[in-house]
Amino acid sequence: MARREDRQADDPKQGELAEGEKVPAWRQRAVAKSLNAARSRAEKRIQGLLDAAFALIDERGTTEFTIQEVVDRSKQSLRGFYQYFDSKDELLFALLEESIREAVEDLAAAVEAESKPLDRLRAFTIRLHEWCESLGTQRVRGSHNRVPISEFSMQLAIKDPERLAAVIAPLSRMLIELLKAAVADGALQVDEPGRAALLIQQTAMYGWLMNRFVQNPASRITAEDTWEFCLRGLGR
Amino acid sequence: MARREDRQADDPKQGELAEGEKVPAWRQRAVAKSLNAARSRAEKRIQGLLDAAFALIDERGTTEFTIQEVVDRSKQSLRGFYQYFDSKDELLFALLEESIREAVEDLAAAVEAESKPLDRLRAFTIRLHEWCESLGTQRVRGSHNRVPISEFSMQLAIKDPERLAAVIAPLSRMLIELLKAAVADGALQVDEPGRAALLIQQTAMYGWLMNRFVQNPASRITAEDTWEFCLRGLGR
DNA sequence: CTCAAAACGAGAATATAATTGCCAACACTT
DNA sequence: AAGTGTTGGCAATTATATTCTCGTTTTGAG
Repeated sequence: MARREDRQADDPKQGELAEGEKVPAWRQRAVAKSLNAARSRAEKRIQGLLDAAFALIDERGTTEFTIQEVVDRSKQSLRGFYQYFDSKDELLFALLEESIREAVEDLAAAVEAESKPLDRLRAFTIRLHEWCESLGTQRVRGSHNRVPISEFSMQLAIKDPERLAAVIAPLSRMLIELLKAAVADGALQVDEPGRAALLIQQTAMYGWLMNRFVQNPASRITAEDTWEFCLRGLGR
Repeated sequence: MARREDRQADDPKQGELAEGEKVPAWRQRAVAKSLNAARSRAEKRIQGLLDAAFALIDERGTTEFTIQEVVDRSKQSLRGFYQYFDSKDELLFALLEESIREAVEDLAAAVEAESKPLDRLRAFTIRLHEWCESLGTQRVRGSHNRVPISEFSMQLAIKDPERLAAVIAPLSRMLIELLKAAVADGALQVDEPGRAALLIQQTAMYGWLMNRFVQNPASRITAEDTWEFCLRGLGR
């Protein structure tokens, strides 16, 4: 069982990543003094575990692998695994963080391609929908199969909403900024950007779940549908 | 593990319930000949199991009870439990069906209270949102805590979407009818009622999940927000 | 270069639940 | 009242996650 309290305390990496690439140089140097080598070694092993897990997820299309399989594939040991991760869920959580990071980059790129605030918001929404939707079918580039990860995030939404909120925060922030910009531009009128952002997120991110229910492809919700629905829904 | 193929074959009750209360009288009589007593006995036990499970869910606020606890509470045996349910998931599925049945009745009542097509649609949407939202907090009447059940349905959406779609079907059908009526009335214009229904369902049913993410109550999505968002979103 | 401490690998040991198997006692039908 | 199917009690099995033990190896200080 992973205790919530342990988390930030004993894992510097987590904090560092959550804040972005920038780590105060002084701290870096200080810690580096005796930990540099040890850390890079540990980092390599952790990466090995993550890669193995991603590989298993990719080929199986599910998160139902065993820890044993992960350590076998990465040529490590159970002992070692539990040295780095408190539990299997912590591993999945790490994979989720990685995926979100990728998503944010991707979304940022899509947004930068546009200049008008409303177009930027539109680009974000559509890309977000596609990102979640990209059902294992036509996986993009070298990126990983995100469906099992999305499913895990779903379970996390149920079991530990605060934590999920924390990982998707960067994404939510980006969305809120885009909204505010669109409002400032006069292209949109919303009173509570926070609430509007929730509605957009919900519509774009959970559409894929609903789409699973329908047999008739004509009734599926496309990224375009999503955007139009949101745009009109937010009121002119 | 519950095989999908087993389902309809060996469980007459399931089929009967899925079709509604009406069972051809002749068949009833024919089967009754030798099964009546046995069935009512079995039904009593099954009900006992369901009640025990509901009770456990109500007091714990989660579906994380063990089968052992269910049988202890209903004064039955593991052996007996597995005579009626192929697995724990089958039990949860039964509870979900019960809840949906309740929901449909409730929604139907709310809808009947209105006469204008658009008002009926509105009543449905808002009631649906409230039904899902009614987070364990202020549980309605004698009804059960639906949050853990909603969570289970979520997992089902991931693991077995067709099956979830099947239980929700009555609800979806009702919504589509209301939509068509509103369109016929000229109060609304949508090309694909199926898709529109999906969007409404999604917005109303998953809002509660999103609301869990937000700390600031002012940003929470209310039933009213949901309705307005949907109404405008569907265009006009 | 050498040693104590820390990290590691292999694999056994635990723990928790779900699911089954087994057998004697019971209940209801005929 | 015998026969057949149902039950209770409970041990056995299975599947995994998680922890523990014990030698081995690696690392970093001196």
